Amino acid sequence: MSTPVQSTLEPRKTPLQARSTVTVEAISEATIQVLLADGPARLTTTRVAKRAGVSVGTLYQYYPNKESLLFSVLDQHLGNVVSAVEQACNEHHHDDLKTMVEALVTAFVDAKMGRPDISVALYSISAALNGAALARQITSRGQVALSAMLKTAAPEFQFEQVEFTALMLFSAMAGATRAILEAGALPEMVGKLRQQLPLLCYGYLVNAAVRTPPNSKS
Amino acid sequence: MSTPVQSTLEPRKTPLQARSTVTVEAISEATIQVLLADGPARLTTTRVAKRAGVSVGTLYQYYPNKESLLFSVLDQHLGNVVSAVEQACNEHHHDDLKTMVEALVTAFVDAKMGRPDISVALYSISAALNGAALARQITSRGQVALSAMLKTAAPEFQFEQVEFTALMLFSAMAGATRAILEAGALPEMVGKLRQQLPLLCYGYLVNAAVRTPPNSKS
Amino acid sequence: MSTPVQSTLEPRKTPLQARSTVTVEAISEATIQVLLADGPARLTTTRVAKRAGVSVGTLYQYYPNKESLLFSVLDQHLGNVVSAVEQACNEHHHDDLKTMVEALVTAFVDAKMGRPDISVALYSISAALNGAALARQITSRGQVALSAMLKTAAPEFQFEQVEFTALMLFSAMAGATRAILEAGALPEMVGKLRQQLPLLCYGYLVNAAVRTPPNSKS
Amino acid sequence: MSTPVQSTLEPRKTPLQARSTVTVEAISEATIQVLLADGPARLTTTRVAKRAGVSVGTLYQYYPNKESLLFSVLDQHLGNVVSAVEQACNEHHHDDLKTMVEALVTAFVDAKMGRPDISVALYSISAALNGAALARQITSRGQVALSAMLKTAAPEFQFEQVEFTALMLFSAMAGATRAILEAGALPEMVGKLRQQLPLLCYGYLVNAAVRTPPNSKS
DNA sequence: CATGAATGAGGTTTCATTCAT
DNA sequence: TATGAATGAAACCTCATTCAT
Repeated sequence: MSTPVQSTLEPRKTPLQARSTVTVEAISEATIQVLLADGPARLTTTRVAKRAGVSVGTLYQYYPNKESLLFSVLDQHLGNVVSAVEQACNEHHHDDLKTMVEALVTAFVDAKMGRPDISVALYSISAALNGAALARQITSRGQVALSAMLKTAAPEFQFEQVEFTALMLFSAMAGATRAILEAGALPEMVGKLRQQLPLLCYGYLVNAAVRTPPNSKS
Repeated sequence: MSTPVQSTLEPRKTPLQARSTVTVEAISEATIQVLLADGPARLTTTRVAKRAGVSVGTLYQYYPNKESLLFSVLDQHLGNVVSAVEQACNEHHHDDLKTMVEALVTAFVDAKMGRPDISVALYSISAALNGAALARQITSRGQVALSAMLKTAAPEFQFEQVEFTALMLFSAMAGATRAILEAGALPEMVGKLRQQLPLLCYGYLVNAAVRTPPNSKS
Repeated sequence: MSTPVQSTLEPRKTPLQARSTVTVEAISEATIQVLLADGPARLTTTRVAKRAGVSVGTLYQYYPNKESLLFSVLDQHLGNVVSAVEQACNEHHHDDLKTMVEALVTAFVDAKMGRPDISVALYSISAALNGAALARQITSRGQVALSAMLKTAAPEFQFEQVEFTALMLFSAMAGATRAILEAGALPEMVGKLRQQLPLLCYGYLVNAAVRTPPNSKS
Repeated sequence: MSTPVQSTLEPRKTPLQARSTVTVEAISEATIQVLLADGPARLTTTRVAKRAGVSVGTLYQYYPNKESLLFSVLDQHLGNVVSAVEQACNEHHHDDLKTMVEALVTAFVDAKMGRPDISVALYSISAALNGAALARQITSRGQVALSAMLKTAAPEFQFEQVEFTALMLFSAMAGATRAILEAGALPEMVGKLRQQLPLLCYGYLVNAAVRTPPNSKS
């Protein structure tokens, strides 16, 4: 998905064979399971391996160390999320602002809520990993895609500093979503989130848009 | 500040003598220092004690375990932040919506940016602590104070579900602020944040307000 | 041997491979060695591991904690002793009372004196372990076996409360043996013990037997 | 009471003043309490001091170290017991064997059962203290007193090796009593003990007595 | 390739003991 | 004399990682 920051964090071998893929997948999923069941403090490589139904040794065949395992899991998830955002943005260039916002929110929330358990579990990982680095990277991708889309909005919705506006939008959206996720991601709450998030985004953009003095008389 | 969740997390003894107070303060500060200097993975009780200029034993006289130390530090900081928010909210009941938002944002950002290093450092703690519990607690306080204030806003700014609106507002604000903090809290960025956050909040509220049919006469 | 009382005390993994068995055996023996050489206060898991020629980690692969290690060693020894007693009892049902006593004493003393060093070493363990629980369990087994045997003795050697009589017998025997062991288990003393213990036991039983009024007039 | 083995174990100062005596008494009693309430593993000097209502510092004014505290408590108790036995023996020289035994048992059981909680608590201490040393010492005093008494018994109750006989008697009695104590010292059990112990002792002595060919005319 | 026993550095925590107040 | 905060050695235990099988 997204580019790893350090080379040590890269998975040791790219699984080419079918069996390997299954194994890697199992380990990845087991990581989430353990995280959710036992918490970040109890997340040990041995436990993950056991839950995945393989031996520790096998785990270390695919990941050079624990950090890389965590990184990989986090990267995959965040990568999915931004990819969804990127796609939504790309598909709505030159669209109506409201439509843009609608698409953005839907893509983001769908991606995050597809497996809310994963999303929640990963919050606890990113800290240990100085996830900030990765988060910044991801955020940056979102920012770029968003900016690009916003630049194609109607002339009365242009911004002095699109990049910053995009960052605000993306991080505010992430913040609100996180709160709902950490509160348990109850369907009712998620529903409200889907309904309110566009209001938040749209409201902000309208307010932040450069007041082009509707001067242009001619 | 806020009430600890578990009894095991409560400080072991309340420092009554002057000497003790100093010691506890030093330990608390040292925790932040170590966190910033060495990262969460290197945050060991021994290291904290050393940095605080006391022995490990002393640390354990005041905190029953490492978790309680982290909890205490986190609790103190988050407590400060919500307290600031609460005060701002209480002081602006019945005010103009724009003023309310302005006050809210200023209080929040001021509190968070007073010691940006601390704010950043603590993000990494809360994960290890299943800080979600504490975070929810804190968020909840913010939500209550915000709701109370919003209820006193002008009639055209009333909301179908104030509580949820408050939660959205608070968590969006927190999300945006977090992004800036994790990006390094550069003064320039912080400036922009202070300027844009009100737009975000105000824009959302205006949009989320119940469309009171403008007194449909006729 | 006998059933552990608490699950925490149970060994962590049953050694299946040959290597493991050797390791576990070595740890068990090392525990005794350290106990004898350094005393109970110096009995640390690190020291035991070192003496066993393995790393601490290995020790903890087989015992979840220090207590379980001690428990296991104690259990094994006491189990051996009662087993010997049980066998002796079972083999002498319906025998002459004197023979019964002789067999009982021999079995018990043989078992205890087989490795007097171990016996002595373990006295100091049982206290730390609230060995009372285990001791009661063991004593109980002895009591049962003894009672069963005594019930098959000649009619003039029947008892009002066999169970209690058995307990007295067993614990008196244990007490006398312990005194000799703690005095150094000098061969001379042990010899005397073997000679006097039957007198103690037989004398008691004869005295405690229900005085069947030799009514049988003629 | 009895003479301490090592000089370091002696109480630091002999309490002459009333206040001190009270303090020392309180500490002594607190030791038992803590032992019973929290077990030997939780017996810390701080805890004992707190329970006694004094500060740790004060405890260390009366005992140079923890060991000496434990020693003192144990010594006092065991001293009481042997003293009772000694007195009983001294008072029954030249008496009937049955009376001797009766007196011995009564004195011993009374002393042990006066505060069964203490008796039980102390079993766990003696191990930590290499109580064997003290136990031997105490046993030895009992042995001496007992031997002396037995020598004054009727001619048909003389023994080849009184000392050993006395040791057997004393330790068997101690063993049986211990079993009852560790089983909870239920009044019913204690009653049976008082009734059966004389049978045990008397039976043994009768059996162990030198069979003086009762004729040896001329 | 897979296994899982072994490793051991290092983290957390306790507690006997001291000493300034 | 009493206090109790401070000390720090040392104990227990974990867990990422390796490597012989």
